[in-house]
Amino acid sequence: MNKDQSLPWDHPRFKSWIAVARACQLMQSALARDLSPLDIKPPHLDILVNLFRFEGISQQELAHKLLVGRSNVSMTLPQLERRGLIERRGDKRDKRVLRLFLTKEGRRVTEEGMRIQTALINNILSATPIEECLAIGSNMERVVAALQSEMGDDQGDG
Amino acid sequence: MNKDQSLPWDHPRFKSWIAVARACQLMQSALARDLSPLDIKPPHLDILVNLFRFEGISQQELAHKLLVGRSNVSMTLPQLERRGLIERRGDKRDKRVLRLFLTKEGRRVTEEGMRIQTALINNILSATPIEECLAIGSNMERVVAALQSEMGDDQGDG
DNA sequence: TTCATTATGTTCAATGCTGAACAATAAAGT
DNA sequence: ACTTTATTGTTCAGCATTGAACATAATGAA
Repeated sequence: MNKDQSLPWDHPRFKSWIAVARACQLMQSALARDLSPLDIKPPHLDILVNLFRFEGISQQELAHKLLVGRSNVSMTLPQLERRGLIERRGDKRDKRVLRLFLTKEGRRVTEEGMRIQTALINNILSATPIEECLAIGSNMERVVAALQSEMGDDQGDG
Repeated sequence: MNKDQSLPWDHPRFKSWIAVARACQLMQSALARDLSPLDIKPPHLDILVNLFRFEGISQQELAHKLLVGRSNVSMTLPQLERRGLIERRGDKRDKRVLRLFLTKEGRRVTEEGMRIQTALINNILSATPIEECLAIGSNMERVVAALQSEMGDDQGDG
């Protein structure tokens, strides 16, 4: 007789979540592999995609969207800038903030990277029907919201 | 007119997967926070739980289960060993392998850590019905299998 | 104005993870 | 037996991420 009656890995939510975490881990590795021809890594693509969607975003806002610290963004961006993929322009109204833009080359790399990522996701999730994907997505969005409100949304930091 | 017709973030599988990734990221942070009273981090708990389930496992096998490199395990274990949570005993048959065991204290910390993690997961996923969790879990297990077979399962490494 | 508080971005030490090179041991081929 | 190949764990340099301390700029209060 177990004193706990049921061990965590027999618990449905626990077990499912472990699978989610492992899937993410592996997906990240696979993406890194598929992205290597572009000579960028998943975190770089994450940044580029957000600049693509939200042109002129600030570093702060970017860090918030990526769920990483400002220092992370602050140290990663110069790499992309040196490679000519992004530009940082100071905001005229507020001299503290730097607004971020993709260069032409950056846009090209971003589009190619998104193509690669989409292909990978489609491939790996091909056995999961669209409706199920949508259900998973909306559940995960709820999870994100729950975690953000639970952790003090104010700080965006990981 | 977009030349792509649909941008990735309007693509259902893409969008859903991004939510999955963000949820994992946040869950990891939340777990780290909840685990801090025990003075261990999520990767440590991951190790401890696997030793709990698979007593006498080798470092190689542990790395494979965790989807991390052998060097990672090799550098993390001594920390847990110094804290008296685990023991490493050389295998008599094969002098290369070290077999891993929880100490009494390690078992206590593991049980408490699992309680904390289960509570967090239950809390965050409380709005997601069990059947949906199970569906997500089985889909994610399929994803893990697909990625492992796609990447050459032989190396287990991240 | 002047002083305190807040917000943005940067720097740095510490930590974690990886991949490659390595030493020791085992297994397989000759 | 001897040699080669494979496996296990370790070490190390490189890179990513964090959190704290910091400098600069904006905001608000006195």
